[in-house]
Amino acid sequence: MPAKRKPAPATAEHAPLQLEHFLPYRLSILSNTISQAIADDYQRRYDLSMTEWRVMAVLGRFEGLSAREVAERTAMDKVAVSRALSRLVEAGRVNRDIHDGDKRRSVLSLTEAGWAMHDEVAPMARARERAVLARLDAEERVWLERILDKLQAGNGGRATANRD
Amino acid sequence: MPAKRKPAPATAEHAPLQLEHFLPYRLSILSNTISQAIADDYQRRYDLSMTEWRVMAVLGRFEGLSAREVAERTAMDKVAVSRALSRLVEAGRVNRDIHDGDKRRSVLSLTEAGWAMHDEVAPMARARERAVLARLDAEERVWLERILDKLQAGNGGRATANRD
DNA sequence: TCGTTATAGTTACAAATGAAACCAATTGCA
DNA sequence: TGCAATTGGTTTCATTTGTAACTATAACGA
Repeated sequence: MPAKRKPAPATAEHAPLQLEHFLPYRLSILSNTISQAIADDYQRRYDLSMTEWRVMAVLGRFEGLSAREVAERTAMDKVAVSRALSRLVEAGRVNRDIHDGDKRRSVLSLTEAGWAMHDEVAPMARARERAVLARLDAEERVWLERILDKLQAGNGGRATANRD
Repeated sequence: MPAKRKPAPATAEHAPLQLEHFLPYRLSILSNTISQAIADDYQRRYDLSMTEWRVMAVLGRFEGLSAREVAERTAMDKVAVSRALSRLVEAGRVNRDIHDGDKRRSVLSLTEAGWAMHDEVAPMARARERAVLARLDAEERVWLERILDKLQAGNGGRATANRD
């Protein structure tokens, strides 16, 4: 019995998938690896989940969003956003006010503590992104950008993101 | 109050992330969208989870793997594999035998029913992949291949896949 | 202006996932 | 040999996540 046994392919007529060359699989691995690396930077240190960070990131970019708008921008569903927000508000990282003309809507923003954390985590995330892109040369980066644009254009509307 | 309110960027000094241009985020959305589309093809129809399908896919490609080898090839952790296998064996889709020289190891293969299902699902997955790649021209596909190779090369070994 | 329908958000419950402890068989080595 | 360390795999428990139902407010139409 050899040490690194590579079992022979199954019977020919079945045409099995070769996961290692299957685009959806490769994307999944790559995406999860990167997202997890970023998450590792802050999860324990700040007791912050990925969903929570994602919410904070959009609130850093756009102040005064409602929960639903946060859900749209993060591609999370509203329940996930609700849960993330209740933890963030609890932890004093996000302010939740009520919309003037509509008592159902919340008006969300980062607190001072929230901003402080944001300003530490955002650079770490950016650094990870740079580390990934550093594996590509300038030409490849341009193509990647273009390819992602085209691939995303095809997705009707349905989309969810789990990690970042 | 305009219909499609786009809140103004937060104060300048904070340098928030622009998720819509942030590579990890874009990859996450894209990957989850594609994986979910594939999963939608079989989840309800066959009462098959994504992890279960992933296990079946590698067993379709390599017969006689042990559970640990399946875990390696699917980038799932061994607990997830164990759970998927117990359901698959239960459902009569996978045979679990015991290795001759090592009573701890299992020797896994698809049953006839397992193969039948495999032969229906694999083409659907491939069709989805084709649909995605169809959005690119030949040159872009070549670059994508190359870029994925380089990006994946950078990942030490740690990697997990959730969806496919 | 009343009743229906739609929207924002939360709650409750079930299913999926992750981490650690665990069992059994095997290996390594004194 | 014999016993500690390792490996393959499962079980258990806590946490996370997804889905559906629910509350409250607002919008719409007769």
